Amino acid sequence: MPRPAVPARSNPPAAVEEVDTSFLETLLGYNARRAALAVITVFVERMAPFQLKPVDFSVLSLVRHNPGITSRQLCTALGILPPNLVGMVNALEKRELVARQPHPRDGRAVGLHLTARGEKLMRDAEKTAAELEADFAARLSPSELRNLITLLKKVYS
Amino acid sequence: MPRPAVPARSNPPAAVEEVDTSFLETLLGYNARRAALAVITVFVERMAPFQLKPVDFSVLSLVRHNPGITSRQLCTALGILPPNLVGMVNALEKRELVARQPHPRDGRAVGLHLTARGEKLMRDAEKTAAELEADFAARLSPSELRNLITLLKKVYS
DNA sequence: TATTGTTATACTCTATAACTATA
DNA sequence: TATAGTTATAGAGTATAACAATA
Repeated sequence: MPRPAVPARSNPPAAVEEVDTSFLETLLGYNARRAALAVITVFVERMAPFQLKPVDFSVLSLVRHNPGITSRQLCTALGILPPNLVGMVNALEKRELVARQPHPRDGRAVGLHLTARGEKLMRDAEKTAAELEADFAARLSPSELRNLITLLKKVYS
Repeated sequence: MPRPAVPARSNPPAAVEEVDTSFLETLLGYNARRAALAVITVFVERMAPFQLKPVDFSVLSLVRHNPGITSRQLCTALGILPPNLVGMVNALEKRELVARQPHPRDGRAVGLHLTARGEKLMRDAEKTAAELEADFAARLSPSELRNLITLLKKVYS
């Protein structure tokens, strides 16, 4: 039988002066999400001149370092679902940053390659990404940054 | 003048055997996002019995440790926009986990409190969250986990 | 005049089912 | 029969503008 929705400690209708987040701050997920959000926010700002969102950057970077990569391989590597990648690649193709070429051995698949324009853009964009790392290293100290990345990899692999 | 969308290195239409993600793995944002995703995925599974999504958990946990907290304070602490919090709190109120009470000093504001049912649920849910931490400590070693959380806090604060 | 809570609404992101062409 | 790419579409998450009540 449903009980009435009455506060557990109903007597003092107190006000909260400063919010206590100490319990949440003990949780790895909470801290990882907030850190990811902080970094990605800066990333978005720095990539705006290139008109690249984080996903676009990841896609183009993988294409750059894996010329001929297929959509399926991109989806697996980045955790994107195939239907959601189609529109991204179409947009990047319309901007003449990537080009689709027939796969040498599999007639169903399509290999993705950077165009000269895409190569030029990504050379600058990856340089910008590397500079962002350097800036966070200032917040952290180079060895702490290396340590952090090592630990993060242990978490997700 | 627009150049034709021709691959930069067009000669060998090569296939990619194994995807090289080494550049992305040097980036803090990429690693932080993947780690957050990994932890949150497990979190979602473990919280399913309580029918709590990560946001619901965060909201209820802050209400638990800050009885009388206002919507505005929740939004600021969790980075949620006010219009998007309304529906969550309504749903939690309908489940009789939280109750709204008039704010003692500000007639515009509403203080949020856990009901007895909400208190009981969150006692178990926070215990489950703490166990999840312990499981990840197994992946990492307790001192590495503490170190990781410390470094993550440095990143976002 | 500014702020809290709210509604309405739009835009993005993510997820599922189903089709086609090749294997 | 299974897989790569695609389409259509639905749902969740996130964003802005505007309003009523109160400060």
